[in-house]
Amino acid sequence: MFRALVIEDQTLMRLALMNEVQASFEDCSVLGAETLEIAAGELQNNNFDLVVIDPGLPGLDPTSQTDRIAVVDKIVEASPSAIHVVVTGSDNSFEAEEFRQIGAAAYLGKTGLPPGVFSDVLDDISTNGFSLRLSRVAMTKPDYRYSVLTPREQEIIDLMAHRAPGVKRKEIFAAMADRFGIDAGSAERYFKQARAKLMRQGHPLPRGL
Amino acid sequence: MFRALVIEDQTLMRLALMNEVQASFEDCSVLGAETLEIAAGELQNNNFDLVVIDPGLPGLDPTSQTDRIAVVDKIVEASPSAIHVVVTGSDNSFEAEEFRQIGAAAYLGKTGLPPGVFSDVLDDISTNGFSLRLSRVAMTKPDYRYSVLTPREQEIIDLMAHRAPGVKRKEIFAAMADRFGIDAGSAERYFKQARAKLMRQGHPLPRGL
DNA sequence: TTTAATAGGGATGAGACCATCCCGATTTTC
DNA sequence: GAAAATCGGGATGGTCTCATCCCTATTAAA
Repeated sequence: MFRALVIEDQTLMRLALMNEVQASFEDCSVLGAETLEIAAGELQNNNFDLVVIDPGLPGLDPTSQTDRIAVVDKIVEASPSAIHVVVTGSDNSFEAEEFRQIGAAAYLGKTGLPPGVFSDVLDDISTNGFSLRLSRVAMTKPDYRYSVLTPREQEIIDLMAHRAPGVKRKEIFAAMADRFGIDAGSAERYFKQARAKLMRQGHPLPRGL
Repeated sequence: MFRALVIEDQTLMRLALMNEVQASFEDCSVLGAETLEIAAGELQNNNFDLVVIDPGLPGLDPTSQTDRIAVVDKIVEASPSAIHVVVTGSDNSFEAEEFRQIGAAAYLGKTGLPPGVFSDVLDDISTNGFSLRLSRVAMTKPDYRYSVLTPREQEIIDLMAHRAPGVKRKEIFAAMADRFGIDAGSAERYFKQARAKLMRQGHPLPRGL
């Protein structure tokens, strides 16, 4: 059974990262640590398969590159058999190389890091030995979330709202079907259901319906 | 129907904040913007009731206090009727006062900002006119997340794992019952079910079972 | 003008989760 | 020793989501 540890001080981000890890493994337990002290204690008592680290932790000088390296180095030494993934808000390719040299298997910038990347990152690691994803601004349209929609409905509304011009709806339904292993007709049915809900309740619809 | 906008460049954090807002309102639509440009476009075309802003956006100098103020000021002026909540990773009480003076209704530090705070923040705003929550390190034990558990099971395992010494399980069940409006016996049943699942599958249990 | 795509639904079974009720056995606490 | 707490479940009904099947108009593309 897969065991992971996420070290990140911002609670919402830590929980999000834990969810990302969970989504990548069938059966796993994920621990979350807010501080280095908590993480160190758990690293002593457990063997982890994966450790996710944000080196910008409280109590450290955020501008000190030495501190950032020292944090990751300490974690890597405390869990030599684990895969180490560094996640940071202030990423650059120079630091990525530094972390790679001390044993990190991935370096991810937080900006533009979307849900679902973790499995891709793990694929990168197993094929190339390292995964690098620097922050980049990728979004041109906003995200829309409606509390009245079920998760499935929300997902296909997301996909349809970000549809590139000229792409047919049928193609989106097919992509959805492929992604989630369902029928394209079902995806279409969800979309119709979702749009009807929003219209009934007077919600403003995203451009491109 | 309640309308909100979340401006935050880190995707996972933006989605988490959008979820927080959704959880605070029965029926709402929440838009997420990665950049100021997207946000500005939406502010022109919509009237929002709530705008959540992280002033540390890409393209700006993160060390420039002038930039941070200017960002929030611009958003506030573009949506004068909305409630404005500032969320930042690098928070301090001086900056909080600055934002308060230009019209922000809340100033929240990301570290230690737990799920479920938004309704408390909104309560603060409606009673005191302003809500201030600076970052603080609050955790002494790690979080545990198990993919085999249902949400309800996970929640009560969380509560039980963070139980203070000397507190009886019955009290936790009562707290859970109070928080979610269910029976204390049901909470106990969930706990038993959850623990049995973890034991069957050989998961390492948190201290305090 | 024929074909493909889109709009706008009804109905249904399977499965998951929620919440509750019940039971007996063991351990801890007063 | 008696009372309270804890352990370890079985069984059930209700609700929601998922995924699929079906149907008829209307609109756009070839």
